[in-house]
Amino acid sequence: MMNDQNHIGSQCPNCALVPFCSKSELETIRVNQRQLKRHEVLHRPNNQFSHLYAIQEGALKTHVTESSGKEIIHGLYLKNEVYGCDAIYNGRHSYYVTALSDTVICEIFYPKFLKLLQSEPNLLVGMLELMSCQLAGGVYRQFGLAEQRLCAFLLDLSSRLRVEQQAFLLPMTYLDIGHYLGLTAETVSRLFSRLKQEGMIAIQNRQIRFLWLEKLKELAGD
Amino acid sequence: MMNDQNHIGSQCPNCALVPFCSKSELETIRVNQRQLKRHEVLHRPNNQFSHLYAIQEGALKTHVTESSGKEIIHGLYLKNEVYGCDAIYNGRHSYYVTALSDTVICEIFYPKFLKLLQSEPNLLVGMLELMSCQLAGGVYRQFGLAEQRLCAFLLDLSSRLRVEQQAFLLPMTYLDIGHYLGLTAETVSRLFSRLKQEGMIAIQNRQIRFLWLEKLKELAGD
DNA sequence: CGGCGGCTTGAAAGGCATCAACATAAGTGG
DNA sequence: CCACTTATGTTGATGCCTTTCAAGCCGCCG
Repeated sequence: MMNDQNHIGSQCPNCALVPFCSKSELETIRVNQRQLKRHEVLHRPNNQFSHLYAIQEGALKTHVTESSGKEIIHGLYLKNEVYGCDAIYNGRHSYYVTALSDTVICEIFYPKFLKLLQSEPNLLVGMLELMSCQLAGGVYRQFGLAEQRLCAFLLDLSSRLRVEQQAFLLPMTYLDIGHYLGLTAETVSRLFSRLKQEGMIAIQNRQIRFLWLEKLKELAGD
Repeated sequence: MMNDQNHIGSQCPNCALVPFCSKSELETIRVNQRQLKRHEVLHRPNNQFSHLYAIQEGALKTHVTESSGKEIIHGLYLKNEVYGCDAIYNGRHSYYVTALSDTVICEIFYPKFLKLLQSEPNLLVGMLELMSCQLAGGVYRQFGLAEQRLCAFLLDLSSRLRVEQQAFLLPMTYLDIGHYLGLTAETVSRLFSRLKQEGMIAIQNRQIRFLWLEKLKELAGD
């Protein structure tokens, strides 16, 4: 339900859509703000697509489950990012969409958003850039050794979360990290232990800090 | 250079953009048709982004080279698909873009295309769907055993190439397939041998035929 | 306090990479 | 058109990395 006090730009100053929100009619179509609890499912495969979701707080994953029962995470959407673009093309969600932690999302009704795209060139450019960015990213996920993938993932995370002081809270469990990188939770744990032991990071209860950024980048393959 | 005889819709009837080409001004901004030889490089990292490319014939890959010297293929763009969307967001290409075989592309000057998007709602919808589709695909690439990834890749290929008679020509070498799936060429070769031996496919000189589609889908994990 | 999800660490097995040698196909220049 | 060269594909032996299975610990929350 609409919350009059929640003016866009004040609550979510870093949202990918905020440059357009405050200067356009986008604000008028933002009908709903929703809370999701950790592990709450926002969509299931074949659910009808109707909204884009700007993530104000928390994070979402898109995932499926293999026949073997193993979960595969296809996409990861962090605070200030927008989820939903992958469901535009066929009007349905292809994946489960689940909150990784307690999450606040801003629902954008797509049909109205699409109309707005046609009348606001700046918003259109922003939308295309947003999708383009999602297309371009994530090379690191499938290649190289496990350590390389994990280091690249950490650097990607810190960049996307606009981390300061080289420290931040991991937004997901080791199991989820594993499912995102194609590893097991055990391997992720072992890798973190190694990185810690070699003095490259400090980590405790998902609170992580980079101690040796150069080496980290080197391991990630630049 | 412009070829007057080459009316869109006659030469490339299945192009993702053809529904808009013939019915819009898109045709007017299609300034150039280009031939690329196998292995020819269309773009390098940091090249300025200026055009989208509709692939009329052949295929493109986007790739980078790790510090170890190993190539990583990030994207694969087949006949009738459109490459370039991943470079919109920062005005630069992030990857090498290379022709996998002799390729014919249709250059679309992006600034003009963007203007057209604003005036033609149908084209806009098409463009968003096109990018959405690219975002949603490719889950199979990073997970499961090598055999599973390869089977899923073959099914994806046959679907995207609109294959008939369950037979088609592989548009790339085993090495490229490996780089796309995170495997070595040797492993790809061994897997093909196994699939052949088990009567699931026939393959010779990259000419491939599905002999047991159900089993193939089963191995791919549905 | 107890229970459960998440993390840690060890031992063993297995899948894929690596290295090597060779076979076949494709491309080049005479 | 053939001889040569290079690129691509095949197959085997070995080793390493990651998975799997197992057991235990920790921290959070009811």
